[in-house]
Amino acid sequence: MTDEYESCLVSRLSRFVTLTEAESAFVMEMERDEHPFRRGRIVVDVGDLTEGIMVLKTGWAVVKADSSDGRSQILRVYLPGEVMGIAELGATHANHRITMQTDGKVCPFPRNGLAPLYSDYPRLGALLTGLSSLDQIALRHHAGSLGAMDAANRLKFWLLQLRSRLEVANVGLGNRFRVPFSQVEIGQAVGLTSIYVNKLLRRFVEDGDIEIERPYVRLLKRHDWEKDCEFVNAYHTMDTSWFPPAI
Amino acid sequence: MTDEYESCLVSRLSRFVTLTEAESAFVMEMERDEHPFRRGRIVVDVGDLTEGIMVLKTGWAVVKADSSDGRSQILRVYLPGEVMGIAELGATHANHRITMQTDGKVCPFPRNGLAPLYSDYPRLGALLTGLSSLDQIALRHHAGSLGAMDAANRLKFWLLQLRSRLEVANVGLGNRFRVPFSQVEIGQAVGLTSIYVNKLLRRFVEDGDIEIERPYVRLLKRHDWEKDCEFVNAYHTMDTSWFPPAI
DNA sequence: CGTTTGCTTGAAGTAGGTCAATGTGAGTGG
DNA sequence: CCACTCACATTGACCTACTTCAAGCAAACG
Repeated sequence: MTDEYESCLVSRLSRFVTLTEAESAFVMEMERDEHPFRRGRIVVDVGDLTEGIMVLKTGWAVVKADSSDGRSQILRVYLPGEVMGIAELGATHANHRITMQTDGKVCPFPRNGLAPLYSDYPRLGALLTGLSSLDQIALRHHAGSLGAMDAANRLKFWLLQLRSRLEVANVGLGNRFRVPFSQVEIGQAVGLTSIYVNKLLRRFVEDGDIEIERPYVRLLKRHDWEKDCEFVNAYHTMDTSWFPPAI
Repeated sequence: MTDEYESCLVSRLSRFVTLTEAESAFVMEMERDEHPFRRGRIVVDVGDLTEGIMVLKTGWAVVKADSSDGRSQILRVYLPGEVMGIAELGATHANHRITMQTDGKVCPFPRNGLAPLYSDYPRLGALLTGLSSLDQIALRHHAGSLGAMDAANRLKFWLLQLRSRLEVANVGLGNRFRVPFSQVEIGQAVGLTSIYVNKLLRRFVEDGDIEIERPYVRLLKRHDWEKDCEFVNAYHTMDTSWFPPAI
Protein backbone atom coordinates (compact mmCIF):
# COMPACT_ATOMS: atom_id res chain seq x y z
CA MET A 1 0.00 0.00 0.00
CA THR A 2 1.50 3.29 -1.04
CA ASP A 3 1.46 6.19 1.36
CA GLU A 4 1.59 8.98 -1.15
CA TYR A 5 -2.11 9.69 -0.71
CA GLU A 6 -3.66 10.95 2.46
CA SER A 7 -7.02 9.52 1.54
CA CYS A 8 -7.92 5.84 1.61
CA LEU A 9 -10.58 6.23 -1.00
CA VAL A 10 -8.34 8.13 -3.36
CA SER A 11 -5.83 5.37 -2.98
CA ARG A 12 -8.41 2.70 -3.68
CA LEU A 13 -9.94 4.40 -6.68
CA SER A 14 -6.54 5.14 -8.16
CA ARG A 15 -6.12 1.45 -8.81
CA PHE A 16 -8.59 1.74 -11.64
CA VAL A 17 -8.24 5.25 -13.04
CA THR A 18 -5.86 8.15 -12.59
CA LEU A 19 -7.80 10.68 -10.59
CA THR A 20 -7.67 14.33 -11.56
CA GLU A 21 -6.69 17.03 -9.10
CA ALA A 22 -10.30 18.01 -8.67
CA GLU A 23 -11.50 14.48 -8.11
CA SER A 24 -8.83 13.78 -5.53
CA ALA A 25 -9.47 17.04 -3.77
CA PHE A 26 -13.17 16.33 -3.57
CA VAL A 27 -12.78 12.84 -2.22
CA MET A 28 -10.22 13.98 0.31
CA GLU A 29 -12.40 16.76 1.52
CA MET A 30 -15.42 14.55 2.02
CA GLU A 31 -13.69 11.61 3.55
CA ARG A 32 -13.67 11.61 7.33
CA ASP A 33 -10.80 10.60 9.48
CA GLU A 34 -9.87 7.01 9.75
CA HIS A 35 -11.41 5.24 12.65
CA PRO A 36 -9.89 2.29 14.50
CA PHE A 37 -11.99 -0.81 15.09
CA ARG A 38 -11.23 -3.78 17.30
CA ARG A 39 -11.49 -7.37 16.16
CA GLY A 40 -15.08 -8.50 16.48
CA ARG A 41 -16.54 -5.00 16.42
CA ILE A 42 -19.70 -4.63 14.42
CA VAL A 43 -19.25 -2.02 11.72
CA VAL A 44 -22.71 -2.23 10.22
CA ASP A 45 -25.48 -4.09 11.97
CA VAL A 46 -28.61 -5.67 10.56
CA GLY A 47 -31.30 -3.02 10.38
CA ASP A 48 -28.84 -0.16 10.33
CA LEU A 49 -29.46 2.73 8.08
CA THR A 50 -26.61 2.89 5.64
CA GLU A 51 -24.29 5.72 6.56
CA GLY A 52 -22.36 5.85 3.35
CA ILE A 53 -19.51 3.79 2.10
CA MET A 54 -16.31 2.97 3.90
CA VAL A 55 -12.81 2.09 2.91
CA LEU A 56 -11.18 -0.61 4.96
CA LYS A 57 -7.77 0.98 5.35
CA THR A 58 -6.16 -1.83 7.30
CA GLY A 59 -7.41 -5.11 8.69
CA TRP A 60 -9.97 -7.56 7.46
CA ALA A 61 -13.74 -7.45 7.74
CA VAL A 62 -16.51 -9.90 6.89
CA VAL A 63 -20.17 -9.81 5.94
CA LYS A 64 -22.14 -12.22 8.08
CA ALA A 65 -25.67 -13.54 8.04
CA ASP A 66 -26.85 -15.10 11.24
CA SER A 67 -29.92 -17.24 11.45
CA SER A 68 -32.14 -17.61 14.45
CA ASP A 69 -30.76 -21.01 15.38
CA GLY A 70 -27.50 -19.32 16.20
CA ARG A 71 -25.59 -20.40 13.14
CA SER A 72 -23.81 -17.73 11.28
CA GLN A 73 -22.42 -17.59 7.83
CA ILE A 74 -19.71 -15.57 6.14
CA LEU A 75 -20.89 -14.23 2.80
CA ARG A 76 -18.04 -11.93 1.91
CA VAL A 77 -14.55 -11.13 3.08
CA TYR A 78 -13.22 -7.59 2.78
CA LEU A 79 -9.48 -7.19 2.45
CA PRO A 80 -7.40 -4.14 3.32
CA GLY A 81 -8.03 -1.44 0.76
CA GLU A 82 -11.44 -2.62 -0.31
CA VAL A 83 -14.60 -0.52 -0.28
CA MET A 84 -17.36 -1.69 2.04
CA GLY A 85 -20.99 -0.77 2.03
CA ILE A 86 -21.76 -0.45 -1.65
CA ALA A 87 -24.17 -3.37 -1.53
CA GLU A 88 -25.95 -1.67 1.34
CA LEU A 89 -26.59 1.54 -0.58
CA GLY A 90 -29.72 0.33 -2.31
CA ALA A 91 -31.34 -1.17 0.77
CA THR A 92 -33.32 0.96 3.14
CA HIS A 93 -31.72 -0.93 5.99
CA ALA A 94 -28.87 -3.40 6.11
CA ASN A 95 -29.74 -7.06 5.64
CA HIS A 96 -26.42 -8.35 6.85
CA ARG A 97 -23.86 -7.57 9.42
CA ILE A 98 -20.35 -6.32 8.75
CA THR A 99 -17.85 -7.26 11.43
CA MET A 100 -14.15 -6.67 11.87
CA GLN A 101 -12.31 -9.93 11.46
CA THR A 102 -9.08 -8.41 12.75
CA ASP A 103 -8.20 -5.08 14.29
CA GLY A 104 -8.22 -2.45 11.61
CA LYS A 105 -8.98 1.04 10.49
CA VAL A 106 -11.97 2.25 8.54
CA CYS A 107 -12.30 5.52 6.63
CA PRO A 108 -15.92 6.57 6.23
CA PHE A 109 -17.10 8.45 3.20
CA PRO A 110 -20.37 9.87 4.42
CA ARG A 111 -23.71 9.40 2.80
CA ASN A 112 -24.12 13.08 2.10
CA GLY A 113 -20.96 12.99 0.01
CA LEU A 114 -22.58 10.69 -2.50
CA ALA A 115 -24.93 13.21 -4.08
CA PRO A 116 -22.18 15.70 -4.95
CA LEU A 117 -20.01 12.81 -6.03
CA TYR A 118 -22.51 11.77 -8.68
CA SER A 119 -23.42 15.32 -9.61
CA ASP A 120 -20.03 16.92 -9.81
CA TYR A 121 -17.67 14.04 -10.50
CA PRO A 122 -19.58 11.69 -12.80
CA ARG A 123 -16.59 9.52 -13.44
CA LEU A 124 -16.42 8.71 -9.75
CA GLY A 125 -20.04 7.69 -9.89
CA ALA A 126 -19.31 5.31 -12.71
CA LEU A 127 -16.41 3.99 -10.68
CA LEU A 128 -18.77 3.14 -7.83
CA THR A 129 -21.02 1.25 -10.20
CA GLY A 130 -17.94 -0.51 -11.51
CA LEU A 131 -16.86 -1.53 -8.02
CA SER A 132 -20.32 -2.85 -7.33
CA SER A 133 -20.24 -4.80 -10.53
CA LEU A 134 -16.92 -6.41 -9.63
CA ASP A 135 -18.33 -7.30 -6.23
CA GLN A 136 -21.21 -8.94 -7.95
CA ILE A 137 -19.02 -11.01 -10.20
CA ALA A 138 -17.03 -12.21 -7.23
CA LEU A 139 -20.23 -13.13 -5.45
CA ARG A 140 -21.46 -15.06 -8.44
CA HIS A 141 -18.30 -17.08 -8.41
CA HIS A 142 -18.74 -17.72 -4.73
CA ALA A 143 -22.35 -18.80 -5.17
CA GLY A 144 -21.21 -20.94 -8.05
CA SER A 145 -18.69 -22.70 -5.87
CA LEU A 146 -21.26 -23.34 -3.16
CA GLY A 147 -23.78 -24.73 -5.60
CA ALA A 148 -21.62 -26.87 -7.79
CA MET A 149 -18.41 -27.99 -6.12
CA ASP A 150 -17.70 -30.69 -3.61
CA ALA A 151 -16.24 -29.80 -0.25
CA ALA A 152 -12.58 -30.10 -1.21
CA ASN A 153 -12.91 -27.88 -4.25
CA ARG A 154 -14.99 -25.36 -2.40
CA LEU A 155 -12.24 -25.00 0.14
CA LYS A 156 -9.57 -24.85 -2.55
CA PHE A 157 -11.51 -22.27 -4.46
CA TRP A 158 -11.97 -20.12 -1.42
CA LEU A 159 -8.27 -20.11 -0.65
CA LEU A 160 -7.33 -19.43 -4.26
CA GLN A 161 -9.69 -16.54 -4.50
CA LEU A 162 -8.40 -15.03 -1.26
CA ARG A 163 -4.88 -15.30 -2.56
CA SER A 164 -5.77 -13.67 -5.85
CA ARG A 165 -7.51 -10.81 -4.19
CA LEU A 166 -4.67 -10.28 -1.75
CA GLU A 167 -2.33 -10.18 -4.70
CA VAL A 168 -4.23 -7.25 -6.19
CA ALA A 169 -3.33 -5.10 -3.20
CA ASN A 170 -0.03 -6.72 -2.55
CA VAL A 171 1.66 -7.08 -5.88
CA GLY A 172 4.07 -9.94 -6.09
CA LEU A 173 2.50 -11.85 -3.25
CA GLY A 174 3.64 -15.41 -3.48
CA ASN A 175 1.76 -18.49 -2.49
CA ARG A 176 2.01 -17.85 1.23
CA PHE A 177 -0.46 -15.58 2.96
CA ARG A 178 -2.27 -14.96 6.18
CA VAL A 179 -5.70 -16.46 6.71
CA PRO A 180 -7.03 -14.86 9.87
CA PHE A 181 -9.92 -17.28 10.25
CA SER A 182 -10.52 -20.14 12.60
CA GLN A 183 -11.59 -23.42 11.09
CA VAL A 184 -15.08 -22.76 12.36
CA GLU A 185 -15.11 -19.51 10.41
CA ILE A 186 -13.70 -21.10 7.30
CA GLY A 187 -16.53 -23.57 7.56
CA GLN A 188 -19.01 -20.71 7.78
CA ALA A 189 -17.55 -19.23 4.63
CA VAL A 190 -17.51 -22.36 2.48
CA GLY A 191 -20.62 -23.98 3.89
CA LEU A 192 -19.02 -26.89 5.78
CA THR A 193 -18.66 -27.95 9.37
CA SER A 194 -15.44 -27.05 11.09
CA ILE A 195 -14.79 -30.73 11.58
CA TYR A 196 -14.80 -31.44 7.91
CA VAL A 197 -12.75 -28.33 7.19
CA ASN A 198 -10.20 -29.71 9.60
CA LYS A 199 -10.15 -33.10 7.94
CA LEU A 200 -9.74 -31.55 4.53
CA LEU A 201 -6.94 -29.25 5.64
CA ARG A 202 -5.10 -32.12 7.27
CA ARG A 203 -5.52 -34.14 4.11
CA PHE A 204 -4.17 -31.29 2.02
CA VAL A 205 -1.16 -31.08 4.30
CA GLU A 206 -0.60 -34.82 4.13
CA ASP A 207 -0.84 -34.78 0.35
CA GLY A 208 1.72 -31.99 0.21
CA ASP A 209 -0.76 -29.55 -1.28
CA ILE A 210 -0.33 -26.93 1.40
CA GLU A 211 1.74 -25.97 4.40
CA ILE A 212 0.18 -24.46 7.49
CA GLU A 213 1.97 -22.26 10.01
CA ARG A 214 -0.96 -20.69 11.68
CA PRO A 215 -2.21 -18.25 10.72
CA TYR A 216 -0.26 -18.52 7.50
CA VAL A 217 -0.97 -20.89 4.66
CA ARG A 218 1.23 -21.74 1.71
CA LEU A 219 -0.29 -23.18 -1.43
CA LEU A 220 2.22 -25.64 -2.83
CA LYS A 221 0.15 -26.87 -5.73
CA ARG A 222 -1.64 -23.75 -6.72
CA HIS A 223 -1.76 -24.45 -10.41
CA ASP A 224 -3.12 -27.95 -9.92
CA TRP A 225 -5.76 -26.48 -7.67
CA GLU A 226 -6.66 -23.81 -10.18
CA LYS A 227 -7.30 -26.55 -12.70
CA ASP A 228 -9.29 -28.61 -10.19
CA CYS A 229 -11.80 -25.86 -9.67
CA GLU A 230 -11.52 -24.10 -13.03
CA PHE A 231 -10.40 -21.02 -11.23
CA VAL A 232 -10.35 -17.83 -13.22
CA ASN A 233 -8.84 -14.74 -11.76
CA ALA A 234 -11.58 -12.17 -12.14
CA TYR A 235 -10.32 -9.83 -9.50
CA HIS A 236 -7.58 -7.78 -11.04
CA THR A 237 -9.00 -5.46 -13.66
CA MET A 238 -11.96 -3.26 -14.30
CA ASP A 239 -13.27 -2.23 -17.67
CA THR A 240 -13.30 1.55 -17.47
CA SER A 241 -13.82 2.25 -21.14
CA TRP A 242 -17.48 3.12 -20.66
CA PHE A 243 -16.70 5.78 -18.08
CA PRO A 244 -17.49 9.42 -18.75
CA PRO A 245 -14.55 11.81 -19.04
CA ALA A 246 -13.04 13.11 -15.83
CA ILE A 247 -13.75 16.55 -14.48
CA MET B 1 -46.67 -3.62 -17.06
CA THR B 2 -48.03 -0.23 -18.03
CA ASP B 3 -47.82 0.87 -21.62
CA GLU B 4 -47.74 4.57 -21.00
CA TYR B 5 -43.99 4.66 -21.64
CA GLU B 6 -42.45 3.82 -24.94
CA SER B 7 -39.15 2.98 -23.34
CA CYS B 8 -38.48 -0.16 -21.31
CA LEU B 9 -35.73 1.45 -19.33
CA VAL B 10 -37.83 4.48 -18.47
CA SER B 11 -40.51 2.15 -17.29
CA ARG B 12 -38.08 0.18 -15.17
CA LEU B 13 -36.38 3.16 -13.61
CA SER B 14 -39.71 4.81 -12.85
CA ARG B 15 -40.34 2.13 -10.26
CA PHE B 16 -37.80 3.82 -8.05
CA VAL B 17 -37.91 7.52 -8.83
CA THR B 18 -40.10 9.80 -10.88
CA LEU B 19 -38.05 10.67 -13.90
CA THR B 20 -37.95 14.24 -15.13
CA GLU B 21 -38.81 15.15 -18.70
CA ALA B 22 -35.14 15.53 -19.52
CA GLU B 23 -34.19 12.20 -18.00
CA SER B 24 -36.94 10.35 -19.82
CA ALA B 25 -36.13 12.02 -23.08
CA PHE B 26 -32.48 11.12 -22.79
CA VAL B 27 -33.10 7.49 -21.96
CA MET B 28 -35.65 7.16 -24.74
CA GLU B 29 -33.32 8.65 -27.24
CA MET B 30 -30.44 6.37 -26.37
CA GLU B 31 -32.39 3.18 -26.06
CA ARG B 32 -32.45 1.06 -29.17
CA ASP B 33 -35.42 -0.82 -30.48
CA GLU B 34 -36.58 -3.90 -28.70
CA HIS B 35 -35.21 -7.08 -30.11
CA PRO B 36 -36.95 -10.46 -30.02
CA PHE B 37 -35.05 -13.48 -28.75
CA ARG B 38 -36.03 -17.14 -28.93
CA ARG B 39 -35.97 -19.48 -25.97
CA GLY B 40 -32.46 -20.81 -25.55
CA ARG B 41 -30.79 -17.95 -27.40
CA ILE B 42 -27.56 -16.72 -25.90
CA VAL B 43 -27.81 -13.02 -25.12
CA VAL B 44 -24.34 -12.55 -23.69
CA ASP B 45 -21.72 -15.25 -24.06
CA VAL B 46 -18.66 -15.94 -21.94
CA GLY B 47 -15.82 -13.81 -23.24
CA ASP B 48 -18.10 -11.25 -24.85
CA LEU B 49 -17.26 -7.66 -24.59
CA THR B 50 -20.03 -5.99 -22.67
CA GLU B 51 -22.20 -4.01 -25.07
CA GLY B 52 -24.07 -2.01 -22.52
CA ILE B 53 -27.01 -2.85 -20.38
CA MET B 54 -30.31 -4.36 -21.48
CA VAL B 55 -33.83 -4.32 -20.22
CA LEU B 56 -35.66 -7.60 -20.46
CA LYS B 57 -38.97 -6.31 -21.74
CA THR B 58 -40.78 -9.62 -21.82
CA GLY B 59 -39.77 -13.19 -21.12
CA TRP B 60 -37.32 -14.69 -18.68
CA ALA B 61 -33.57 -14.97 -18.90
CA VAL B 62 -30.93 -16.68 -16.78
CA VAL B 63 -27.26 -16.29 -15.96
CA LYS B 64 -25.47 -19.60 -16.36
CA ALA B 65 -22.04 -20.87 -15.53
CA ASP B 66 -21.00 -24.01 -17.27
CA SER B 67 -18.06 -26.08 -16.21
CA SER B 68 -15.91 -28.19 -18.44
CA ASP B 69 -17.52 -31.44 -17.34
CA GLY B 70 -20.69 -30.33 -19.03
CA ARG B 71 -22.60 -29.40 -15.89
CA SER B 72 -24.19 -26.04 -15.88
CA GLN B 73 -25.51 -23.90 -13.12
CA ILE B 74 -28.07 -21.14 -12.93
CA LEU B 75 -26.75 -18.23 -10.89
CA ARG B 76 -29.44 -15.66 -11.48
CA VAL B 77 -32.90 -15.45 -12.98
CA TYR B 78 -34.01 -12.28 -14.73
CA LEU B 79 -37.71 -11.54 -14.75
CA PRO B 80 -39.61 -9.38 -17.21
CA GLY B 81 -38.78 -5.75 -16.58
CA GLU B 82 -35.41 -6.34 -14.97
CA VAL B 83 -32.15 -4.80 -16.10
CA MET B 84 -29.50 -7.21 -17.31
CA GLY B 85 -25.81 -6.66 -17.77
CA ILE B 86 -24.96 -4.39 -14.87
CA ALA B 87 -22.75 -7.01 -13.31
CA GLU B 88 -20.92 -7.33 -16.60
CA LEU B 89 -20.04 -3.63 -16.78
CA GLY B 90 -16.96 -3.86 -14.61
CA ALA B 91 -15.49 -6.91 -16.30
CA THR B 92 -13.42 -6.59 -19.42
CA HIS B 93 -15.17 -9.66 -20.76
CA ALA B 94 -18.17 -11.59 -19.53
CA ASN B 95 -17.53 -14.41 -17.08
CA HIS B 96 -20.93 -15.96 -17.41
CA ARG B 97 -23.51 -16.60 -20.04
CA ILE B 98 -26.92 -14.98 -20.24
CA THR B 99 -29.52 -17.12 -22.01
CA MET B 100 -33.19 -16.67 -22.74
CA GLN B 101 -35.22 -19.03 -20.63
CA THR B 102 -38.37 -18.30 -22.61
CA ASP B 103 -39.07 -16.35 -25.77
CA GLY B 104 -38.88 -12.67 -25.01
CA LYS B 105 -37.85 -9.19 -26.01
CA VAL B 106 -34.76 -7.27 -25.01
CA CYS B 107 -34.20 -3.52 -25.24
CA PRO B 108 -30.51 -2.63 -25.42
CA PHE B 109 -29.16 0.55 -23.94
CA PRO B 110 -25.83 0.85 -25.69
CA ARG B 111 -22.50 1.17 -24.02
CA ASN B 112 -21.86 4.61 -25.49
CA GLY B 113 -24.97 5.87 -23.76
CA LEU B 114 -23.44 5.27 -20.37
CA ALA B 115 -20.91 8.09 -20.39
CA PRO B 116 -23.49 10.81 -21.12
CA LEU B 117 -25.82 9.15 -18.66
CA TYR B 118 -23.33 9.61 -15.83
CA SER B 119 -22.16 13.03 -17.03
CA ASP B 120 -25.47 14.66 -17.81
CA TYR B 121 -27.98 12.81 -15.65
CA PRO B 122 -26.19 12.03 -12.40
CA ARG B 123 -29.30 10.76 -10.72
CA LEU B 124 -29.59 8.05 -13.34
CA GLY B 125 -26.03 7.07 -12.60
CA ALA B 126 -26.86 6.71 -8.94
CA LEU B 127 -29.86 4.65 -9.94
CA LEU B 128 -27.62 2.23 -11.80
CA THR B 129 -25.44 1.85 -8.74
CA GLY B 130 -28.60 1.31 -6.73
CA LEU B 131 -29.81 -1.42 -9.06
CA SER B 132 -26.45 -3.09 -8.85
CA SER B 133 -26.58 -2.92 -5.11
CA LEU B 134 -30.02 -4.56 -5.01
CA ASP B 135 -28.74 -7.29 -7.31
CA GLN B 136 -25.92 -7.84 -4.92
CA ILE B 137 -28.19 -8.18 -1.93
CA ALA B 138 -30.32 -10.71 -3.76
CA LEU B 139 -27.23 -12.64 -4.68
CA ARG B 140 -26.05 -12.64 -1.09
CA HIS B 141 -29.32 -14.15 -0.03
CA HIS B 142 -28.97 -16.77 -2.71
CA ALA B 143 -25.43 -17.62 -1.69
CA GLY B 144 -26.64 -17.71 1.88
CA SER B 145 -29.29 -20.25 1.01
CA LEU B 146 -26.81 -22.43 -0.83
CA GLY B 147 -24.34 -22.36 2.01
CA ALA B 148 -26.59 -22.78 4.99
CA MET B 149 -29.89 -24.45 4.18
CA ASP B 150 -30.79 -28.06 3.60
CA ALA B 151 -32.25 -29.12 0.29
CA ALA B 152 -35.90 -28.62 1.18
CA ASN B 153 -35.41 -25.10 2.45
CA ARG B 154 -33.20 -24.18 -0.45
CA LEU B 155 -35.98 -25.14 -2.81
CA LYS B 156 -38.58 -23.36 -0.72
CA PHE B 157 -36.47 -20.27 -0.55
CA TRP B 158 -35.93 -20.22 -4.27
CA LEU B 159 -39.64 -20.43 -4.98
CA LEU B 160 -40.46 -17.79 -2.38
CA GLN B 161 -37.94 -15.39 -3.75
CA LEU B 162 -39.19 -15.90 -7.31
CA ARG B 163 -42.71 -15.17 -6.14
CA SER B 164 -41.66 -12.04 -4.32
CA ARG B 165 -39.79 -10.70 -7.27
CA LEU B 166 -42.64 -11.47 -9.64
CA GLU B 167 -44.90 -9.59 -7.29
CA VAL B 168 -42.81 -6.45 -7.66
CA ALA B 169 -43.61 -6.28 -11.36
CA ASN B 170 -47.03 -7.80 -11.07
CA VAL B 171 -48.68 -6.13 -8.13
CA GLY B 172 -51.26 -8.26 -6.40
CA LEU B 173 -49.83 -11.52 -7.67
CA GLY B 174 -51.22 -14.28 -5.52
CA ASN B 175 -49.53 -17.51 -4.59
CA ARG B 176 -49.80 -19.06 -8.01
CA PHE B 177 -47.23 -18.27 -10.68
CA ARG B 178 -45.44 -19.68 -13.65
CA VAL B 179 -42.12 -21.39 -13.18
CA PRO B 180 -40.74 -21.92 -16.66
CA PHE B 181 -38.00 -24.30 -15.56
CA SER B 182 -37.60 -28.03 -15.88
CA GLN B 183 -36.70 -29.96 -12.77
CA VAL B 184 -33.20 -30.31 -14.13
CA GLU B 185 -32.95 -26.53 -14.34
CA ILE B 186 -34.40 -26.02 -10.89
CA GLY B 187 -31.72 -28.37 -9.68
CA GLN B 188 -29.09 -26.26 -11.41
CA ALA B 189 -30.40 -23.19 -9.66
CA VAL B 190 -30.60 -24.59 -6.14
CA GLY B 191 -27.61 -26.89 -6.33
CA LEU B 192 -29.39 -30.24 -6.28
CA THR B 193 -29.87 -33.12 -8.69
CA SER B 194 -33.07 -33.16 -10.68
CA ILE B 195 -33.92 -36.46 -9.03
CA TYR B 196 -33.90 -34.95 -5.61
CA VAL B 197 -35.76 -31.89 -6.79
CA ASN B 198 -38.43 -34.24 -8.04
CA LYS B 199 -38.63 -36.10 -4.77
CA LEU B 200 -38.91 -32.87 -2.83
CA LEU B 201 -41.58 -31.44 -5.09
CA ARG B 202 -43.62 -34.64 -4.87
CA ARG B 203 -43.27 -34.55 -1.11
CA PHE B 204 -44.41 -30.92 -1.02
CA VAL B 205 -47.44 -31.86 -3.07
CA GLU B 206 -48.20 -34.82 -0.85
CA ASP B 207 -47.91 -32.69 2.25
CA GLY B 208 -50.31 -30.17 0.76
CA ASP B 209 -47.66 -27.45 0.66
CA ILE B 210 -47.99 -26.77 -3.04
CA GLU B 211 -50.05 -27.56 -6.10
CA ILE B 212 -48.45 -28.11 -9.46
CA GLU B 213 -50.14 -27.62 -12.82
CA ARG B 214 -47.14 -27.41 -15.00
CA PRO B 215 -45.74 -24.94 -15.57
CA TYR B 216 -47.66 -23.25 -12.77
CA VAL B 217 -47.04 -23.65 -9.08
CA ARG B 218 -49.25 -22.58 -6.23
CA LEU B 219 -47.78 -22.08 -2.80
CA LEU B 220 -50.39 -23.18 -0.30
CA LYS B 221 -48.35 -22.68 2.84
CA ARG B 222 -46.37 -19.66 1.94
CA HIS B 223 -46.23 -18.16 5.41
CA ASP B 224 -45.08 -21.41 6.98
CA TRP B 225 -42.41 -21.63 4.35
CA GLU B 226 -41.32 -18.06 4.96
CA LYS B 227 -40.78 -18.95 8.59
CA ASP B 228 -38.96 -22.16 7.70
CA CYS B 229 -36.31 -20.31 5.79
CA GLU B 230 -36.42 -16.99 7.57
CA PHE B 231 -37.38 -15.37 4.33
CA VAL B 232 -37.19 -11.61 4.19
CA ASN B 233 -38.54 -9.80 1.23
CA ALA B 234 -35.65 -7.63 0.18
CA TYR B 235 -36.82 -7.08 -3.35
CA HIS B 236 -39.37 -4.35 -3.28
CA THR B 237 -37.77 -1.06 -2.35
CA MET B 238 -34.68 0.95 -2.99
CA ASP B 239 -33.25 3.60 -0.76
CA THR B 240 -32.99 6.63 -3.02
CA SER B 241 -32.36 9.20 -0.35
CA TRP B 242 -28.66 9.43 -1.16
CA PHE B 243 -29.34 10.26 -4.81
CA PRO B 244 -28.29 13.59 -6.25
CA PRO B 245 -31.08 15.91 -7.39
CA ALA B 246 -32.60 15.30 -10.80
CA ILE B 247 -31.70 17.35 -13.84
C1' DC C 1 -3.10 -22.23 36.93
C1' DG C 2 -7.77 -22.94 35.72
C1' DT C 3 -10.70 -21.71 31.80
C1' DT C 4 -11.65 -20.87 27.37
C1' DT C 5 -11.02 -21.23 22.50
C1' DG C 6 -9.63 -23.70 18.83
C1' DC C 7 -7.58 -27.99 16.68
C1' DT C 8 -7.65 -33.03 16.08
C1' DT C 9 -9.43 -37.57 15.61
C1' DG C 10 -12.68 -41.48 15.56
C1' DA C 11 -17.24 -43.76 15.25
C1' DA C 12 -21.82 -43.70 13.67
C1' DG C 13 -25.74 -41.70 11.18
C1' DT C 14 -28.08 -39.43 7.24
C1' DA C 15 -29.12 -36.24 3.55
C1' DG C 16 -28.67 -36.26 -0.77
C1' DG C 17 -26.22 -38.33 -4.91
C1' DT C 18 -25.73 -42.03 -8.47
C1' DC C 19 -27.51 -45.56 -11.24
C1' DA C 20 -31.11 -47.70 -13.52
C1' DA C 21 -35.62 -48.44 -15.22
C1' DT C 22 -40.20 -46.98 -16.47
C1' DG C 23 -43.71 -43.68 -17.73
C1' DT C 24 -45.68 -39.77 -20.40
C1' DG C 25 -46.87 -36.14 -23.36
C1' DA C 26 -45.45 -33.25 -27.37
C1' DG C 27 -43.62 -33.11 -31.78
C1' DT C 28 -42.69 -35.18 -36.45
C1' DG C 29 -42.42 -37.75 -40.33
C1' DG C 30 -44.68 -41.36 -42.96
C1' DC D 1 -53.77 -41.66 -38.25
C1' DC D 2 -50.01 -44.23 -36.30
C1' DA D 3 -45.08 -45.03 -35.12
C1' DC D 4 -41.00 -43.07 -33.54
C1' DT D 5 -38.31 -40.03 -30.98
C1' DC D 6 -37.08 -36.90 -27.53
C1' DA D 7 -37.31 -34.33 -23.48
C1' DC D 8 -38.91 -34.54 -19.09
C1' DA D 9 -41.04 -36.57 -14.86
C1' DT D 10 -41.15 -40.41 -11.63
C1' DT D 11 -39.66 -44.03 -8.61
C1' DG D 12 -36.73 -47.46 -6.24
C1' DA D 13 -32.26 -49.49 -4.64
C1' DC D 14 -27.96 -48.50 -3.30
C1' DC D 15 -24.02 -45.68 -2.01
C1' DT D 16 -20.99 -41.93 -0.09
C1' DA D 17 -19.73 -37.35 1.23
C1' DC D 18 -20.64 -34.97 4.68
C1' DT D 19 -22.69 -34.22 9.42
C1' DT D 20 -23.30 -35.15 14.27
C1' DC D 21 -21.72 -36.67 18.48
C1' DA D 22 -18.07 -37.45 21.56
C1' DA D 23 -13.61 -37.11 23.54
C1' DG D 24 -8.90 -35.56 24.08
C1' DC D 25 -5.24 -31.86 23.43
C1' DA D 26 -2.69 -27.62 22.83
C1' DA D 27 -2.22 -22.91 23.14
C1' DA D 28 -3.74 -18.49 24.64
C1' DC D 29 -5.55 -15.75 28.42
C1' DG D 30 -7.67 -14.14 32.48
